[in-house]
Amino acid sequence: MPELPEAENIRRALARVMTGRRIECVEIFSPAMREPLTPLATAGLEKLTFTGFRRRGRYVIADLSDGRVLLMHFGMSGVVRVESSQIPRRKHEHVFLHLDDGRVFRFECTRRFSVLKVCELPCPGSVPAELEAFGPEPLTEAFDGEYLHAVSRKRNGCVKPFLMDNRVVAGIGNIYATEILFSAGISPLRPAGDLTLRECASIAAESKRILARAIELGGSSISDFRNVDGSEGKFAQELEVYGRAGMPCGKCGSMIVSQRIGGRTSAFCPGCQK
DNA sequence: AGAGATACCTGGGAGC
DNA sequence: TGCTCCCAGGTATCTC
Repeated sequence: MPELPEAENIRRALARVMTGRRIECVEIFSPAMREPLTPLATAGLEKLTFTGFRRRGRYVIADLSDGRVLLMHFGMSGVVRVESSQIPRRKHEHVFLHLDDGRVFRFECTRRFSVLKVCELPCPGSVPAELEAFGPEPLTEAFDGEYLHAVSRKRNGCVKPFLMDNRVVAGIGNIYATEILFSAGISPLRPAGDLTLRECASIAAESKRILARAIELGGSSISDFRNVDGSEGKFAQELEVYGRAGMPCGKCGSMIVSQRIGGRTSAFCPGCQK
């Protein structure tokens, strides 16, 4: 399921193969997604060129030559491919953008949680309005222990859903929040407001280390995720607690437990995480 | 304002 | 084997 490292790999791949390409025509096969796909048909995309690809959290922002953007979110089963038009359409490929080099940008989403839509920007170079309230990118200097400590004061909720809140820090989902808290040795049940500055610094540092490593390995191919070229990410092999409930912790040997926190399954090691 | 619940959707696995 | 039930996930939206 695509999180920040997966979105970053998709962004890099699309920047490599789609920058400068012109859209020739749009085909929509099944319009129902998180938001209807039908507006893409009348958005006037034909003859526009992709000028660049940015990322904000788990969203990829494709800049178009008329100043608008194509906003993409991959939900939990979104896949994009750029390949020959000769390859038959797969069952859950909902949109084709035919490009001027004869290839096709294909947007697949089995569970229909993805977003693909054209947005106006409030001003050139900015992000669509719905992304304006996002917190800092975890891989930038703005996200550090002091920031996390400051914004977590008076927050009584558990640290895990806090870390997964895009307004706190952009793009950390269930898999990486789980792994980050394990590496930082902090229980996902700890109230965010109780964290010390030192613990916040540890969370920030582990966030950067784990996300950078996952980007380097091409993401985690948990269930449905694939890269643009169809390859699988290799970070899944390095997951230490996610999906390992009932198995012994690799560090201390304690049994990894699973519990629903903030409505999400959360695995953690009671021995290592306090 | 913060926190929790819910809807959205499909495929896969468990249990009968 | 085939049926039903439940779970996975991010986000918007609702209520308290």
